[in-house]
Amino acid sequence: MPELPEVETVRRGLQPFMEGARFLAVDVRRPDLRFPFPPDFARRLTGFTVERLLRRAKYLVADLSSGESLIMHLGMSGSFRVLAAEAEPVPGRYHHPRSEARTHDHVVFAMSSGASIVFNDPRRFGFMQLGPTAALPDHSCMRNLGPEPLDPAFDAAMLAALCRRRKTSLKAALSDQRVVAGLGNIYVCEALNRARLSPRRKASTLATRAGAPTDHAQALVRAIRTVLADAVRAGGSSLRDHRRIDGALGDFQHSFRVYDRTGEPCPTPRCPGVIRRIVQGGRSTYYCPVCQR
DNA sequence: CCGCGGGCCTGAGAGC
DNA sequence: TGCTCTCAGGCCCGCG
Repeated sequence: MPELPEVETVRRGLQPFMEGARFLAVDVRRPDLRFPFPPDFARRLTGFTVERLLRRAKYLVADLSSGESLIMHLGMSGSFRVLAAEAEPVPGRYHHPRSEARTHDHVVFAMSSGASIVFNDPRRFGFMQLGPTAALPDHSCMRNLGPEPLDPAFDAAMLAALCRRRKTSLKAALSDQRVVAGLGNIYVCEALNRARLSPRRKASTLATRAGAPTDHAQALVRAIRTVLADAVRAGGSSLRDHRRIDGALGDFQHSFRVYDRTGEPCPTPRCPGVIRRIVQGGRSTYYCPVCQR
């Protein structure tokens, strides 16, 4: 659901309505999301400008003119939509018109850009936090995150070093945000298929005894990069909840090679395999037992 | 320190 | 048709 490509799609959608705009009003309609809202949440946003809207892992981060940053997480089912963008914003006019309210609309930002930005989250696994921008890397949300997979610094040597001493499977290692930031169940399965590596393979086999990256690490880095970049280009994957800001669906679900394709032929050229589903760490894993080794 | 599994939460879909 | 059950998965936490 919202993994790196979906969050990046949301970021790009929100950016024109948030960057350079001030919070005119903040309405928390339901404060009991995954974590309680910070004290004085609305007061600490209202009147301040969003200087930049960034993404780190699966988090959206809005750097504010107050010196604080707003950290937003979509959880499993969170989405944003923009209402009533008008050329000439009038303070106080953007409070989430009743006629447009939907179930599970939990937070509304009225921005000076004229946009009302609505956060909707049926399952309430999402959350919002505030913290000093300067101390963001030390924030509990950010502290333990591994490298950004689309950052050029993320390479085979780095991945091998992070996996070297892990006794767990590749599936579990790649799902761990301390190893790579932003992958979830879908893109882990997809990257492993593209790299032709079994999800059950030991993560430590990405490094030699001495710690150097193996060819498998190289293949996996390439596969992760490719699948994420392709998915961002497609506007993410829409299974159930993910939507672009304008409500349009993402397209990448049509490019899944293994995810939720149990029993279908493996799409790898000339591979006679059939996609199989197994459970690892209580989660479904989809892979081809023939070409993924 | 590490890995595993349970819990949080709601809606969709299956099966009776 | 309507009920109940299972499953979906990001992330935290407690246990061994």
